[in-house]
Amino acid sequence: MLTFQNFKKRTAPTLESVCRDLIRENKERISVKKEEVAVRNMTRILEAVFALNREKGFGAMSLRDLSRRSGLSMGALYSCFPGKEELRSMILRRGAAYTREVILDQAPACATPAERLETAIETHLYLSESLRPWFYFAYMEASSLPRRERRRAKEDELATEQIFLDILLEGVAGGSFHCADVELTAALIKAVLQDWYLKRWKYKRKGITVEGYARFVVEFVLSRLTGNA
Amino acid sequence: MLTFQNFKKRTAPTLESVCRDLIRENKERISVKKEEVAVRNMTRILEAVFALNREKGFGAMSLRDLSRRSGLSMGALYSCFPGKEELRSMILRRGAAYTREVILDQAPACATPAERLETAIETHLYLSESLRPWFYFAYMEASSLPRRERRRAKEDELATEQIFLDILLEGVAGGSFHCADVELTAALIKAVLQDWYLKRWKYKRKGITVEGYARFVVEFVLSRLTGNA
DNA sequence: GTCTATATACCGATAGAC
DNA sequence: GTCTATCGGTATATAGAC
Repeated sequence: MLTFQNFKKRTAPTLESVCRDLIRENKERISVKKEEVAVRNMTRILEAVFALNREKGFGAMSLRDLSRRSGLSMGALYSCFPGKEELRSMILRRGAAYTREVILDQAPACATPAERLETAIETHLYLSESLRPWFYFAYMEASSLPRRERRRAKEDELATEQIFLDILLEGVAGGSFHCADVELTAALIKAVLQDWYLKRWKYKRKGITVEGYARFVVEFVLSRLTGNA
Repeated sequence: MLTFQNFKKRTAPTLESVCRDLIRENKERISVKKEEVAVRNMTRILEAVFALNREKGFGAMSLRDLSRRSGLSMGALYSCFPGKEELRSMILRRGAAYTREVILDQAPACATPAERLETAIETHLYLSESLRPWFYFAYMEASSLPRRERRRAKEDELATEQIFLDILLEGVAGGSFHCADVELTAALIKAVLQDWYLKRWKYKRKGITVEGYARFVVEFVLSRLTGNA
């Protein structure tokens, strides 16, 4: 079992570190040239974006709201990103890429399908817990994209689901899993993992920790896959 | 097993019929006095709202967008609802009330817990399938509400979950279900049901019908509850 | 690199003709 | 009941001082 502490120690997914990747990825579209300045400002910007996204949604958020909340002037904002729509695209693109990197970096090939499934579930939950506002933003804003980008967002979602599907298929092929519909099972796992960061208020109210939730999901799914018939 | 056809025949959840309830519920806040006119216009308004909600989100939708899409002028819009925020509130309030009415109206008390659980899952899925854009809207907009209304939206969500929780508790008490954590199991069911209307593009692509999805969810959950250990 | 001031377009909401 | 015209205010984005 992977603990949340060990995950954080190994992967260290802080807002600032992902912001740094975002800055480097979009260097030519950002007029601020000193990386340290850009990272510091972008971190404050994203903190404000995510807070305002929770309160009123990105579409209803104005750049004046963002300026006030982040403490940066309108001019400073525009020196860090080229426009509101582009800011959203940058955030979504980097988030999807980072998720893919982390999830693919985790599963040791030598483990059994059951162990791999457990690790994949834990990793996904711990990552979304570490960057919960980012994940929440990505989920809520993915459908408000221009056609071309929305298409890619859907492919990103299917790619994550595919990771679970592959593990299920291996387990079924090797005889350790029994499952009539692996595709729907993979979709179910994905939906349950997303509920953790979409409805955190609910689990917080119930007093559930992320490790407790992980244990529940792993046990629920594995008992279905390895149980009778 | 409840079929989608039988559900629709018995409950008949059309956009127009729910709009009629919405009009009656908010009669004093709507200046159009002929009910037939108000229902016809409100139906067109909600069709446009839901379409624009999918494309850009309610917050980013302007009333001019809405006017263009619905074919009604700005003045006609304001004769059907008192303002943009109030329109959102009216939609969310009626949707939550209607869902509660339909779900509570369905479970025959004589059935076993397993049958009641099956019926509750099917009813929820069939209702969200019939009014999918409404459910999608309610999910996406519930978090962008003023404090007081958001609080009630959360209670509505918990009330639906409570229906599943009650069935699980009865089953456990009667010995027909085995379940270590009924609260998390109820939350899991809810999350999986929501995924159906939130990610329909995914299931459509896979060729899954609402009845196929219902069968999968019922089988998955029941096998866990009535299986070993 | 960060600020204030401003250009231009559009917002939600309303008044008054028909 | 529905329309067009228009109100005051605010939106995104930019220009130019420092």
